[in-house]
Amino acid sequence: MNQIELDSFDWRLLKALQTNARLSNVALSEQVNLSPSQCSRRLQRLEQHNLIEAYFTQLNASELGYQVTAFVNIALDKRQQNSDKDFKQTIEAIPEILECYSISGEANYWLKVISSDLPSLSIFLNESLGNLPYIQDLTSTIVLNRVKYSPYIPLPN
Amino acid sequence: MNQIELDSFDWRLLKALQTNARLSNVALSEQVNLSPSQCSRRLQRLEQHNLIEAYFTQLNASELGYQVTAFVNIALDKRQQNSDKDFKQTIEAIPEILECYSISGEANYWLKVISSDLPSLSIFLNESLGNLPYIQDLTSTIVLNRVKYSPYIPLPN
DNA sequence: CCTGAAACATAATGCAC
DNA sequence: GTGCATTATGTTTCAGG
Repeated sequence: MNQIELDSFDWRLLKALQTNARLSNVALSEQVNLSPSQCSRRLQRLEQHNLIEAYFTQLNASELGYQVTAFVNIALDKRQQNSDKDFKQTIEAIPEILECYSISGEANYWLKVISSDLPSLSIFLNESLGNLPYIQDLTSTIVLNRVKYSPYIPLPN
Repeated sequence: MNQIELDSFDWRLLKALQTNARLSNVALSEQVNLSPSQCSRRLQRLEQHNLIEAYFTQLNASELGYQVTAFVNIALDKRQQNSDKDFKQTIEAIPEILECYSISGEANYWLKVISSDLPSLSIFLNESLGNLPYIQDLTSTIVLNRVKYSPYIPLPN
């Protein structure tokens, strides 16, 4: 898409920012061995070239009352026209659905949802999702434990 | 766990930071209607109470050469001792595995992995993962399209 | 618990190289 | 394309309500 030449300084900047999005240019300059002003400029360049999609804060979900994570597989009824479009709009509007992907295989969509507890999850699955008219099949899996969460793209040196 | 009273200002701070982790205290103060100095203090308090787990930068994976995302379900061979521990160490060490959860149901673990392209994914699944001795079963699903990605915890007002 | 001002730190940019 | 110097912004402490 956008062709941009990245050098070792850029990789180091991206790496440092992946692990802490709030690093100042001074802090970055120490990690990448470049002057703060250059860090600032290069960062602007990386943002302009769309290599950085977002800076976001990961909150402690369980401290904030969301104790349960579940994965949901959904198959839509393809006979219904516009079901995909309606489905996507519905997905967007439900904040408990954090992620949604269309996938290969029998199910059409995979969702990551959070809920306060199991009873709430049950209600959510049955009412918010289960009642949608164009859903043919819905299966859910409860997350028992988070083993790894490091959404950091591997980068060269 | 940690009991901390959060008021409307705290919720607004967290909300603002979720969507942009790099907001300055001045910018935050405008969004939440509080002085910059108070934003700074409250933010420190929220961090100290562990409500904020990380500030991270989401990079454009496909621009950086990772065009393929896949989900992998893995069942471990329970007869092998210590297989869980070995497995977790292996998972941690492989950067292409971004997330891993232990889950209910037939499979033991669910993984999100990224790869440059389908041939690389195939090699990765067969060699890096498939060859582990304690794996009993491994199935993968290719992500066709990202419909929603907004890992923002729903918060009160 | 808050604001506002002062002292300090950092960011952005023009310029020389 | 980089570092340095300057000016503009931002951060944080502290006095005072």
